[in-house]
Amino acid sequence: MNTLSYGLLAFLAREPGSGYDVMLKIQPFWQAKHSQIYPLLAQMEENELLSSHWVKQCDKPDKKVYSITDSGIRKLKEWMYKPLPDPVTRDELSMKTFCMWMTDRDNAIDIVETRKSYFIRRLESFQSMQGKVTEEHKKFGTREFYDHLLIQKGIFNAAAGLEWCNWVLGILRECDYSEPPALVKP
Amino acid sequence: MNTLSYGLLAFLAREPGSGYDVMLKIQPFWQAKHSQIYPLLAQMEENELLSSHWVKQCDKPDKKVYSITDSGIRKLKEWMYKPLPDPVTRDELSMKTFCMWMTDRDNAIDIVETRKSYFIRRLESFQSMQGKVTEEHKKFGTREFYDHLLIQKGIFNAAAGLEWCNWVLGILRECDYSEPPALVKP
DNA sequence: TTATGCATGTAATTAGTTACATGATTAC
DNA sequence: GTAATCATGTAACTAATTACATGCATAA
Repeated sequence: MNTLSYGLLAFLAREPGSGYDVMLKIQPFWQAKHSQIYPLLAQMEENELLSSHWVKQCDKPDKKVYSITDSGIRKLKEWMYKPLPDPVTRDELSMKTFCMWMTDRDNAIDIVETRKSYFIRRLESFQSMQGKVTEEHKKFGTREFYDHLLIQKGIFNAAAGLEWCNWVLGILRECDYSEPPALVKP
Repeated sequence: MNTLSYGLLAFLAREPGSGYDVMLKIQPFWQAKHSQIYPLLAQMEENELLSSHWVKQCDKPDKKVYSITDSGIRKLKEWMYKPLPDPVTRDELSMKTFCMWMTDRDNAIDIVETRKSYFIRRLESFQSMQGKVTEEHKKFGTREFYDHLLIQKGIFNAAAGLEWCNWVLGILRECDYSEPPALVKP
């Protein structure tokens, strides 16, 4: 059981769904491809944390709907008491920022603009999710209240990222650009 | 050549250093263990992007100091024009936040406090890095200017994370706690 | 004396991505 | 007709973590 498995369980603890369903729901918060998700669901079914049945759909392919079992719920609750690991972020932009002295200004701007549009997309998507949380559920106590917290986490992060991009773009654009310093081999 | 390899090259393009040195420098921005770094450096040396020599030290073990080659610099410059992938963040806290409705309030607070202290540690560490950047280097044009941008990226992110933690803790502590809703199996 | 920091590596395992494979339906 | 969405899976590969392995110096 890795963190992704617990994540999938967490979404299925709210409501049953297919592999495809949970994939779409989890992706804004944890990047994972279907090829990783399907085997994990099958494995959790084998371990009786999940059960499944096929549901026929008209005009769409049939789907295999998973539901969490009592054993799955127990497992999730136990997990909630296990120590929280530090988050892992791998952002090529950090590495490229560190290298910007060796490229031209237009390219530097391009790079940051690319990231900026990513953050705008994210912000919009989180804000639209937030719009679907009713005022009733923004009060403490319900399950959906925690959706609100989680979405807000995404918003805080995307907003900070966007702010940084704008700050950097301001600097890159305002300043007279002097050619990057000639490389002196160390 | 994966992103970590380029990241290592990027640090060695600034100044030569041992595997251990670059590991320490890169870790605040890209989590990687020495067991991943050493083989990548060896591989890049084989591909002549790096060269190395052993340096004797008194009271410390000898170290293998890597320097970037012209070919390595060319490779880095080329990389700067390749498309920027989206960042990848895997944060167990997101999954646990989504599950908070099924645990007790004290545990929920514990979880968020754990993360809060992580962000405080990060903020302090980035701020101390920022303190080492001279005012001269906070102006556009030098290599060290981009250190300043990168550190600021860390600060923006840690600050946003910290803000979120405080916001959540405020809610968890202020509110009368009603037991999490009894689980109705879906 | 026991832990921590410095220093370098390899081996085994797990996690994650890309590619392969199939097939229906719908919108342009 | 051709791209996109829905839907599920496996195979091959790459990336990353954990564990194994060594050894010296210093500080508590």
